[in-house]
Amino acid sequence: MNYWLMKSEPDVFGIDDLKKVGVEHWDGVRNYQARNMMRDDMKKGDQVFFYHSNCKEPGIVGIAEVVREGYPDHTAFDPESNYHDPKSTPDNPRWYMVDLRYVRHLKRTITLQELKARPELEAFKLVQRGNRLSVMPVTAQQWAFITGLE
DNA sequence: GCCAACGTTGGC
DNA sequence: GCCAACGTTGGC
Repeated sequence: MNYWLMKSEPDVFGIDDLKKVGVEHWDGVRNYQARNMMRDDMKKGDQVFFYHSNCKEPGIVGIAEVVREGYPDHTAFDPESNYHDPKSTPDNPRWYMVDLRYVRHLKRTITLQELKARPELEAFKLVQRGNRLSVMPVTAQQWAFITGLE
């Protein structure tokens, strides 16, 4: 089993929204590296840290689980969608997404500030300079360490 | 709201 | 294939 971290803006779709709906497709990712991970590497049962970005207290707020592996992101086909990409077609889809199921909230938010301060997490992609990826891998060690901070 | 970092686009 | 211009991300 693999571990991941996915970013979302709580004003748009936060952990409480995921809890409410239970399962949601992770649409709108328009970055090739993130796309490749969702299309090729994320497997059913993989565990995902849910991260709140672009907000007052950025940090990890909960855990989700992959329930459906990579499939075409249909919002790219929809001219009405903010995520519309005319270069992506049903015959030749450019963008992919996965489905996530809500697992639980963390007992507290583990803030970016705190993660950055931990020498054990120096190699963690999230805390490295200029990282803008919205989907990134987490090692088993990092997962265990971070959940241990809860 | 600022701005550093970085991905993408497109002219050449 | 280079690289300047531009757009976006996201912490602060």
